[in-house]
Amino acid sequence: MSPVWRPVSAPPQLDRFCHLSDDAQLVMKGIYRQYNEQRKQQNTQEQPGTYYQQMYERRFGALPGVIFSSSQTRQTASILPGPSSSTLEPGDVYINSLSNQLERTVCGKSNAHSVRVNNSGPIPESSHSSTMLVSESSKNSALTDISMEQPDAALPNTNFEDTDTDILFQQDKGDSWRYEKTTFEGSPLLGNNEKCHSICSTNTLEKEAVYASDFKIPSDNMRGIASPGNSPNCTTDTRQSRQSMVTNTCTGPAQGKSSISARLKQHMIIRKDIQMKQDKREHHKRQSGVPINASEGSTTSCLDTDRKYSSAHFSTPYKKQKKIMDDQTSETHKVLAVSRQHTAREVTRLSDQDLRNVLQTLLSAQEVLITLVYKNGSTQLRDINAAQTKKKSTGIFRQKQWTSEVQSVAVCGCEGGNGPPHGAKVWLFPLPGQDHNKDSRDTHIRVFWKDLVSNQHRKICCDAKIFLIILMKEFNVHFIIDVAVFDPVVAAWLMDPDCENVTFHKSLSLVCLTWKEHVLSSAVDVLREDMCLLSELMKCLYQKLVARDLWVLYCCVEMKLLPLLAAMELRPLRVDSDTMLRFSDVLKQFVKFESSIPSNAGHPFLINSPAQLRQVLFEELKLDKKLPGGKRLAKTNIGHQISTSEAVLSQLVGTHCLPAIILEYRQVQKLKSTYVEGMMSCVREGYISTHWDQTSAATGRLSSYQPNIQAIPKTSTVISDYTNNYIVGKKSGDRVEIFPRDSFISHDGWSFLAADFQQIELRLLAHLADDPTLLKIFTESRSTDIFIELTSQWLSKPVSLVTTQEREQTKRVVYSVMYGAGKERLAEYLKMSTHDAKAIIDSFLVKFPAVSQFSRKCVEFCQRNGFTTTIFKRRRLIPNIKSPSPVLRAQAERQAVNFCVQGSAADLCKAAMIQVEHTLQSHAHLKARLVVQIHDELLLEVSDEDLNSIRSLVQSVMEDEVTLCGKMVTLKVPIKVSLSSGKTWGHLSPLDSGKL
DNA sequence: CTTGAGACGCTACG
DNA sequence: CGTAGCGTCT
Repeated sequence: MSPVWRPVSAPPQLDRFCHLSDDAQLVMKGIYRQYNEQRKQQNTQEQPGTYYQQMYERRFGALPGVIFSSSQTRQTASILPGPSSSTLEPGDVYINSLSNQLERTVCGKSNAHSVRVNNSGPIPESSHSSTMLVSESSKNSALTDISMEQPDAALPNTNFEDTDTDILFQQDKGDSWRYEKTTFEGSPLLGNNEKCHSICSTNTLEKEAVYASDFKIPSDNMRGIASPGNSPNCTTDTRQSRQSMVTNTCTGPAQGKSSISARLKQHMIIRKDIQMKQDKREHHKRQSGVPINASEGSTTSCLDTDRKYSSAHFSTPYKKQKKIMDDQTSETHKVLAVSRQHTAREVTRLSDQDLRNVLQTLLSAQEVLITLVYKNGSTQLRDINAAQTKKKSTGIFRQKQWTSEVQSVAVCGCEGGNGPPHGAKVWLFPLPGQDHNKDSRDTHIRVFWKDLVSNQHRKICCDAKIFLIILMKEFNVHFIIDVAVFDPVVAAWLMDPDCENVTFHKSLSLVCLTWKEHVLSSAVDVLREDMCLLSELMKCLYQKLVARDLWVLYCCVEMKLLPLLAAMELRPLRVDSDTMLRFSDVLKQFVKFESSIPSNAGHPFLINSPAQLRQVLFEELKLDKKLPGGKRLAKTNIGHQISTSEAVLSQLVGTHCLPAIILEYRQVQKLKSTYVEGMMSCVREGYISTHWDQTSAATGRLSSYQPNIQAIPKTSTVISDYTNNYIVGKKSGDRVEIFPRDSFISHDGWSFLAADFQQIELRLLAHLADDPTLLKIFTESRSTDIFIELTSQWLSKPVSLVTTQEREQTKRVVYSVMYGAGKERLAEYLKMSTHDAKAIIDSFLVKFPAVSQFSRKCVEFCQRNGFTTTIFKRRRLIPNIKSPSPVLRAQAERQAVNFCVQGSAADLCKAAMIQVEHTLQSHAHLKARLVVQIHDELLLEVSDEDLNSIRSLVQSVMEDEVTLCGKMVTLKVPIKVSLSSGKTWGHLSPLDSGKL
């Protein structure tokens, strides 16, 4: 079988891979069911892995050295530093219970209930042992006793009892590397430590072990803070110190290897599946002429493969069958052939003179086509995985995988706009290896890249952000901010921003180009032809963009933003580990609070489950009936059941004590899971860096993920007295405050500088609607709060009499109208009746008639053209605007209006980012760098001595409409920016813009 | 040859 | 309105 999965160059992490037999799977399925039942009934905190282990051990006896883990393949999965115990040796086994996936998996034909054999090195004794943690927690658990009372009651009636050796471990040999992708290569937390072992688990105890070790880092590590160009070794230093630390703690006493392994072997009868053996024999019989290579040891690695093909082509003669197999895997061969072909053209193999010539040619080429080649032989343009599965990749695998899998950069130069000539060669630039051999070639290549990105010739690359990151990280090339790169993917997204997951293929179909399927014989030129296609694609997209008036936006905003985003990803934020650990410590106690809740309901239930909560609140306690006035509660959107959202629960507060508790619980739970634990899993060597996605938001906004730094709470959360009672060591008077933004700290000698567009969306609404009253408020801007001003205008009250509450109310109304929210939604926000809400909206619209007029105009425009535009001519297609369904049409209308405002604001913010960075680059002596964008706020890290000059600079740039918009548009409203600075992100003190 | 994935609900941010 | 992310349930 040809290797469809990526042939990893590293030796396989697993030396065996075993499957449970069907019988054993049934047993385990029963165990899992039982677990689920108990979990529902008793609100147990037990993790599936723990429970699984108990049940397993009661079945089959203790299995020393085996770790049962519940797998939760979220990107917040914690990575353990090995099975973390000297009880494990290379060759030992742990069992992956697959969490709640087990049942499904077992029912299906897949035998994914797996036993993994790890091949880890010596394990640190000092760090916690997961095994021990698991067994300790099971000792304390009430669940153990209960399940002991009724052994096996819930187990299905399988033939398990019959024999004692029902677990049939099917040993996989040889090609266990195929499962390599189920393990993580090294840990993001611990650096690239190959000795680390990965277990995905939600087990808090396990996580702690990780965090505890992760935060033991020297605090003076400065990474990436030096100005671009002179920080090649910082990262390496940090990693080295990190690794040495790990190795130091990793020197636990190595136990005799044989002990555990031998016991395991005794315990698990590794037996071949008789049925499968027969299958194999039959198979070989059918393949007349092929001798049965039935050495008992080589059992199963290709067995399933064979079976598949034998069943699929049962009646086919062997020779023909072989051919079919070849056809089926031709794609793989093809790509691998390309890969092999690549190696012939690596620039590193050229002689010095040839290399110089090649580089010179590429530098003088009018158009340079670039793509990344991955280790498995696929390229960005021809990605076998993407072509076969449209798997929605998330988290770690979304980008980290690809940047780490890049093998080389393929470059092809061509003269005019007609694509590469027929004989053009594609040159491969392999990534410099770990060993930095500083010979002249490397320097040559580095200089080449630098020259290439700084010349103004056209460079075309799909997902250019990844390419630029590679360039900066691996080739150590900086000054890429001005690179003239064109990304067809972004171009295609600009044409239809609602099109999600734009790829090379989709872009091709957008301009009606076809992706040629190549046959094996022509594989030599596949890469070149892909390059041709890339060139052609960009040309078509150029014409389309120009035709749609999007070219300026594309060139001047999106393509200038792209290198900036790449640079921002390599500017990690420093994290204060002490603060974060303190939050973690407090929230650790939160479990006790959690377990106290069911007592209020009379029986245990899962508080996180809206379904179960709904049952408790409305079917058992009947709180909806106790509401005064018989008010109707909001329903969920799809299920049309009573919602348990914050708006509903806060209405119920008076009727019972539970709603208030739930509200508190939800808040803390969110803090705990998302902002403390989630954040911690993103920390690498004391730093956090997010990923920016330019093409995910249909409105043109940026989005950030892993972590979503744009959604970190902006105010601190004070844990209330009630919860306090459940926190050990705290009394009810104590004030416990959790503020995730506080754990982001600036480097020593540096500060954060936040520049906030004030009410940017409202100002743009005023501009777009051309409402005289609104415009007047903004142009005659006094230093007072704009919302107070607005309120006073609206309510015809003097400014001094406007209360904070009224101000908030105005804000809500304004944004609700802007977002097109209905009266129901506003009523929920303001906690009033829908009738009152409607009156408020109406009075607003009467006061500012141009706003509703603008909405109408917007909708009309959309109905005529099928799309809406922003001030920068960005457009969004809204096909539903003519939908016969009133619901869909109303939604489309809201979208149209909202896109106008939100998209315009996004345009302005993107322009601001570019201009700020540009200005900072041109003042090279100023030490400052843009690190984060939160839609209408830019966060910079600024050297202390330059703070004053930079802040005035930033403010002047951001408030200068001409700089931002150029000739695109002339705004009728001034733009105001408020600045604040501080040492932590959480505590920024406002800077008065009046004095310098 | 092998994988969770998708729907839904809630809540941060803007 | 529209992002990410965490959680449950199927």
